[in-house]
Amino acid sequence: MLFYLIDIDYQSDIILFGITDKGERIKLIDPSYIPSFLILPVDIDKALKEVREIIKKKNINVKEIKTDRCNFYGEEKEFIRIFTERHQDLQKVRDEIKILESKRGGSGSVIDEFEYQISPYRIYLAERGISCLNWLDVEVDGDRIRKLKKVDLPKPELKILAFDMEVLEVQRGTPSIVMVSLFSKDISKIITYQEAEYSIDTLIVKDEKELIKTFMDIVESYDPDIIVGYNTDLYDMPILRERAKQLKVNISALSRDNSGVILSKRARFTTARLIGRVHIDIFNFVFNILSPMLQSEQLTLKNVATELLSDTKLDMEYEEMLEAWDRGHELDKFAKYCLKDSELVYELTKMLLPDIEELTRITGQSLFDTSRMPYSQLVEWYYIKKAKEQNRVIPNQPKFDEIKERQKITYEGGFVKEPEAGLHKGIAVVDFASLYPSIIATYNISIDTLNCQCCKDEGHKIPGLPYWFCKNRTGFESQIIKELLVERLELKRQLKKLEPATHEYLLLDTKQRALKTIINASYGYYAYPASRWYSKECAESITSLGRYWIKEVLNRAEKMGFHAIYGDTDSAFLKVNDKREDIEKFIKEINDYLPGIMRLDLEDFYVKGLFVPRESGGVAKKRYALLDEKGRLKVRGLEVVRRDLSKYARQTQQEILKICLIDEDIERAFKYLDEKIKALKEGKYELKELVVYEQLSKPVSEYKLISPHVVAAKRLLEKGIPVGEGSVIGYIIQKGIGSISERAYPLELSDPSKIDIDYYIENQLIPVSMRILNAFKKNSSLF
DNA sequence: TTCCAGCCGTC
DNA sequence: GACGGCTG
Repeated sequence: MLFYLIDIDYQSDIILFGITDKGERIKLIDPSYIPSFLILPVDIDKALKEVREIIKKKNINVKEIKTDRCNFYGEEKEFIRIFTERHQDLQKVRDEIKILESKRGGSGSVIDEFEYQISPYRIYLAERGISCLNWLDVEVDGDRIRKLKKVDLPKPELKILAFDMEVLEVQRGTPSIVMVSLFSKDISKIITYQEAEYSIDTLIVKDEKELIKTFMDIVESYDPDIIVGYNTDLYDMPILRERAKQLKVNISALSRDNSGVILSKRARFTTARLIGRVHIDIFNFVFNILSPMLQSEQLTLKNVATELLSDTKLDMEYEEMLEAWDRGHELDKFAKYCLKDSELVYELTKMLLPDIEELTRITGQSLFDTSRMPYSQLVEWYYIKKAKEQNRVIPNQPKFDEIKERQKITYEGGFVKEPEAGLHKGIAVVDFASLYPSIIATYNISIDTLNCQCCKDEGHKIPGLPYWFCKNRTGFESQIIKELLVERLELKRQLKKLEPATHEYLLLDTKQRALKTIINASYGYYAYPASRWYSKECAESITSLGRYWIKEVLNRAEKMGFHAIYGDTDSAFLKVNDKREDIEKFIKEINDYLPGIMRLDLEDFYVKGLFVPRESGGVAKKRYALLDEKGRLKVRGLEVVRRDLSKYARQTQQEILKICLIDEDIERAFKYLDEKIKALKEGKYELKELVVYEQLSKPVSEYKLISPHVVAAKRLLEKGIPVGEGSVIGYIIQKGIGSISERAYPLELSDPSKIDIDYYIENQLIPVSMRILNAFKKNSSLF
């Protein structure tokens, strides 16, 4: 039988949920999985004896004890593998065994234990080399799997259902679900319990209880594979569960195993699982993976949809909804608003799901988990999958104290050359293709090749550090990263031959993007304190080689007559005037000289580039503007691209940059600034143009320094509006007494008539504008 | 548990 | 000095 795996769970056996090639949604059990963990002994015979004794003495339920040869950081070692009936028993057995550890008693027979703390279905997937969204060829006996094999077939269409709930405090203190919208390929519907003239498909039911019931009926009959929402882990699902409990409604239909919504609360976040289906909270993927690429000040559905879909929410304030519901008017508008949210979530999912699916296949994990993974986890699970392929032991996660220790250790990073202030003309920007990953691959950087015994004097030496890397044996991480780089290069080569926007093109493009995601996080994962494959030595070796090579490029460029204006980590800004062919020649020469798979590329040519003075003297690094040949401005680091400045100030700076770079008319730039100041004084602005956004990086109470956004956050808390760690606070500065901070008000509670225009002029408009204009001081007659 | 260091500007 | 947000 052919079976497309969608979700997986463990309840004393591994349970697989999926679709058959006939389109049936079924569940299968794989009884072949037996939980186990590894013991690394000092002396195998002694350890075996002592382990057996302990197990016997403590009367622990162990299924089997055997020896197992595994690769441990590059070396074959004899381990003891202990099997238990149930996964829960692993931890118990391990707790007894750890008494034998030599580090505790001194004469113990055991060094350490491994793989006793990994979730069973995750380790099952890694061991079997399969993942969700794989087709499996399965031999079954009833619903029990006897044999299973991965096969390559085109993916089936999954049924995706997007939903959104509107929750109002109809009675004070008790939030009620007043409306639910559902959107899919075949459904576009509202469920609510107030009669009105609705212009969209609306199911009007008796009350909230009936609303939830009807919602469940639709889920049951449509039977979606994926249920998706925005911020549903933290908001919709917990509320739905709570209301269902209070109103005594059965919501078990949400899952495919009658368990309903399973909320897992961890230190800082909550997930809502619907076993057998896949609940995707698309906000997670946007937050974890996409956010570095997005411009939005806050990752609200409204902003993200605007940015990615060029479509947005309908306008309706909470008060307006409350009023609509209370008075029973404008309910059609309310319903449309609610439905639009589901539609946006659905469209967003259509756009992002292929990437999440690809990451699921690469990491070899479940769709539910992968859709919530941050970069570190993506790398980690990919490494775990590869470790299992090579019969390597998976390193343990560091304990809390170890993480704390690791956090204290710092090391040197990339090299940044101080630029020359002012306007430069005729710039070529060259940069390394994936600098750090290509160093990992080229220099065989890996934990198991660091300072190896076999090449003490002839290994890859690291400049300025007492480290070398093996030249005889390929390291684990290094091999993986090299394979990923090579595979991505091959995909890119194939893409060049394909017509963009074709099905084939999009498929390969998604794949290469997923590879890039993993590749780019590989260096950071080495230095990430909670990493299983942690190595500060590897991380600092990588950055050391990076510094060596970018300096080499800058020096060689100078020797060939290209003035090096600026450089940051993996890029060099070279003055070429119009000798373009020479740059091609330079890049070719460097590339002939570069070792392994390291490669320098031409990023682009720029007509002009501006570097500005630093407030504290010298020239600012990481803050510049470039003008390309199509007349487009590329701004980095300057206020234009920062959310902690008002849009009004940012737009003013952008315009001044344009005038200065394109027209080189400093006088007009000053005039423009005057106009903007005047306009502000005359009230020619919108409130939202004056909002400053800043994030709370910890709970409000823990701040030593009381800055504007903390004051604004406190004001929100006073009003009972929940904000905390991670919240992005949008605030404005009002007139009055006290410091700037003391006059910061959250947008929601601000009084537009009290805006402190002088603050915006003196602390925002003038500084950001003068920062640009000061770069022209020397050659301007105005000074 | 949620990826790194370098860097700048503000309060 | 604390803090946030940016670059690569």
